[in-house]
Amino acid sequence: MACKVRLVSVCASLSVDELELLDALAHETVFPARETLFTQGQPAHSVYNITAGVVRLYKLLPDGRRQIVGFALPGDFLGLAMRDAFGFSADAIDTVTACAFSRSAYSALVDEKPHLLRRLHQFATHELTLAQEQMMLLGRRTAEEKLICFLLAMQERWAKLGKPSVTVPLPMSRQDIADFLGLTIETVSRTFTKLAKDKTILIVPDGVRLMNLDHMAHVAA
Amino acid sequence: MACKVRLVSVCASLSVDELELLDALAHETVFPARETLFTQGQPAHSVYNITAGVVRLYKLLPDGRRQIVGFALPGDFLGLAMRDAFGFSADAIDTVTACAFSRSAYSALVDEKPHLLRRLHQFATHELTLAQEQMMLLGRRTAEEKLICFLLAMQERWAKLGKPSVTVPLPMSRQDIADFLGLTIETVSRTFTKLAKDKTILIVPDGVRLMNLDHMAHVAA
DNA sequence: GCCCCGCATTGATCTAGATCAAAACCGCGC
DNA sequence: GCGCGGTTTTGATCTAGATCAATGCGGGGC
Repeated sequence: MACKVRLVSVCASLSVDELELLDALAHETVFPARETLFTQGQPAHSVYNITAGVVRLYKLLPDGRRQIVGFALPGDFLGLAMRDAFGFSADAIDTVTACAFSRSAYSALVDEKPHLLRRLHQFATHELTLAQEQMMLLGRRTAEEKLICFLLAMQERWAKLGKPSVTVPLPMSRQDIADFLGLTIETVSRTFTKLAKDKTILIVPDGVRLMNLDHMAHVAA
Repeated sequence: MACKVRLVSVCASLSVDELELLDALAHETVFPARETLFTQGQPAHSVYNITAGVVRLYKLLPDGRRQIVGFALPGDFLGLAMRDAFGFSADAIDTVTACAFSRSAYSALVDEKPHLLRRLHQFATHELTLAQEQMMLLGRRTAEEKLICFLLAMQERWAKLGKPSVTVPLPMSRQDIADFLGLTIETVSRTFTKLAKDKTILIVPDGVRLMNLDHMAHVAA
């Protein structure tokens, strides 16, 4: 299996023979842009490890209001909760490839390999920490702070994946960013233009270049 | 150990002899109202299992803005992340008793008992699911919806602890509720009065009686 | 009982961000 | 190149909830 994210992902805790077991369970799947990986409430037959592309994870209210609870990047694992149904929907923003595992086989393997469970638990608590950060952001920060924190967080995530750069790729739409930050698309757009006028950022195709990291880090506090 | 929450808490997965091991590690601590259990960033020497009382868990911004990331009730476990430092601060709202465990001893026990880790992981993913619900609430719901969701969630949590009732105890202040819901104290107060005028709720000392569950459930959707 | 003092409520006003409504942009197929 | 559909930006206006400012209230100490 030519898994590019092995070192940063759940699999990093496994030995060679354990990886072979995992290989037997995995089957790589490609999702074209805009395709749904799974829907909230749907029985979770599979769990996924993203290997390329970006996925949006979101919840919907009956009237259509949407909250994006996260963006999954390569190395991220979907299905941590190990419950019978997915707690959110997921769809591909660009072309996504993922390792899919049948949940029953996967959870049997987890039962036998405590250090795989340990790794999973580390992932879960890391996610929980991020979720609490996001609560602070959603509940108490201004629009400008929200956007700055988002850009810095995306930069850091790409950096951890071996793409450290002051130019941050943003494959998701403005609407996606709005739904992640609890804002409207218009406010996101205006805030981008304001930051660009400030020379804090430079807007480039499908992304942004961070021009004043000091100021941004200061605002993010 | 006279632990009243054993059946609902992490310990529920343990056998009698394992509980004895745990007993040896635990020491029960009482925190009077308003006292701090621990502070964000502080090295996490201990982990805690709440056995009585209510704890507020919060993050602060340098300028004093506060976001409450959760209220811990009896049975709740603080220190899931198992990282070196706490990610949030915690203080007692009323008189709180907790089982404290030294983190090193506790994590050694966890290493030896996979089903304890399993239980911990279940708790963590449950917390994560709640955190994602809270993101939806903070990012996309109106003040009235926020308050109704909060009251229903509190009712359900007390019910799971064996106190099912249409009268929901609210030991925390209005300011605490505001900082949990991403509102100001004035908005919380006004929303309470509006719901009371509606006859959706009845405000009682240190709590609220839910008078129209159907309507509330419908709003929470 | 009465006086505090900290919290909660109520009222008046303000504003960040939402909403409504055009333009401008940007591939992409023909 | 041109037209077209979707996205983004910009502009004008509105409003939910914030802020500012009293006033009310309830429980503990004396």
